[in-house]
Amino acid sequence: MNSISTPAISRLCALYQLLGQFEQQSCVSSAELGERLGVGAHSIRKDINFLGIAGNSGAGYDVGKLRTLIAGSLGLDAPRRVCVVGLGRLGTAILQYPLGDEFQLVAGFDSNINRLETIKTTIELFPAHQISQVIRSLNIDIAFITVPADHVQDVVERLVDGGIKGIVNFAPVCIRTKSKDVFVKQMDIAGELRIISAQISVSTAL
Amino acid sequence: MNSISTPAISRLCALYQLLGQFEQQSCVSSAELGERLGVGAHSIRKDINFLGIAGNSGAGYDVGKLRTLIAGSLGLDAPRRVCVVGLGRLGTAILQYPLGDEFQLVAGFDSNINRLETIKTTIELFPAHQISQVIRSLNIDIAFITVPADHVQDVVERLVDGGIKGIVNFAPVCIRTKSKDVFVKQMDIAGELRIISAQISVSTAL
DNA sequence: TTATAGCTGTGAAAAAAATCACAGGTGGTA
DNA sequence: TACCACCTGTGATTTTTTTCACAGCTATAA
Repeated sequence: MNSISTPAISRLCALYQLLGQFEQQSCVSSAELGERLGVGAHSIRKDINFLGIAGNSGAGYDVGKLRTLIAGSLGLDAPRRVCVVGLGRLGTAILQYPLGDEFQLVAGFDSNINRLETIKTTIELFPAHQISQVIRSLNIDIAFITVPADHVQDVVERLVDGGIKGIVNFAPVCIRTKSKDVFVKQMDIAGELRIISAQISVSTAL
Repeated sequence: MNSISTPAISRLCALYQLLGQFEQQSCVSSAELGERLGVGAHSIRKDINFLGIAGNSGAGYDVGKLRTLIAGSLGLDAPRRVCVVGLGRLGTAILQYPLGDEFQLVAGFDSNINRLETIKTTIELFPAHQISQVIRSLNIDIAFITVPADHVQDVVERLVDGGIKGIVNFAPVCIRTKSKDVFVKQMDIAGELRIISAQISVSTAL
């Protein structure tokens, strides 16, 4: 048996979130889950198999149990500590974004010290030069980057120095880290727009 | 020769954006492009081949020409018209986000009419019930969805009714459209956080 | 002009992922 | 209990995507 693939992890996370929308007690079939997620029922079953057996051949999956199982296997039950680097409009919007109780937003950073004073929030704010030490002292796992493109590489190095484990990057530049243990997700708004635009063009050019 | 694959389109879009950071006149090799993008040089060359021949066997690719070629093939030169549905914190942040001149942000929607009046922007704002007709009359191609989860499906139907071609969804629910010609990209902040969190857990559990 | 170093274009091979088919359980019902 | 409808688990298959290897072309310099 091979180790779990990245797309499978993504689907299981989506599944986890979907299961939260169901009644706790009910049972649900792979067919229904697949339809809701827009993937084949086969994939659902195969993905769940990576976690070990959990289904009920007669009646489908127990919603509560499956959700717990996914959470356990994927480490979703241990709440992660998160921060935001760059408190412009997008950064402050994320700072206020309701992340639920799975994630704790514990710090915000900006290089502009005046800005730190004008933002109204209960979350602790720090100047950018303290990134490394705060990441370490507050035990932060994941960072959002919402700084201008030309500051990104600098920020990344400080985050990695502080021992960050994951980065969600909203800036329109690719991130490269020395350390291979840092997981990076690109979330470039203009970039995604471009991809969709290209898909539209290519599909209509047939 | 097969038609171009979705991952190839994504990489080409990233490449297009990367090329914008180079000097217009210079030449660049697939090896360097690959490193900057974090993919193999092979992939770069193969992707470019989908567009027809553009390289210079001796010295690499001409930055300006390649960029123009990508833009032309992927329809990136015709600026798309874009709107934002849901003007909460995230929605207004996107409304003000600098999208460059490839995309024109031409409309914002919200179901709360009072909110429409308090937002300062030069972009035209409309109540949510006008979505379909405005999409059609303003010729909007792509929509951002930044409404609460329980309003998403409703919004999607109106967008599709209006003839939308692409959707970028920030809400934490999967979108399903009847029409298969609508391209959807999920950009769920909490969801991506969860995926990264899972990757961290799985990698450390080895 | 000729040699050379470096780069691209591309068919082939390998790897990864999605899809399928079906055997084998399980709950419900009479 | 016995039957039936329904659902899962999973090895096999197909499709997709990535990676590789190398022939052939181009610029540069002597």
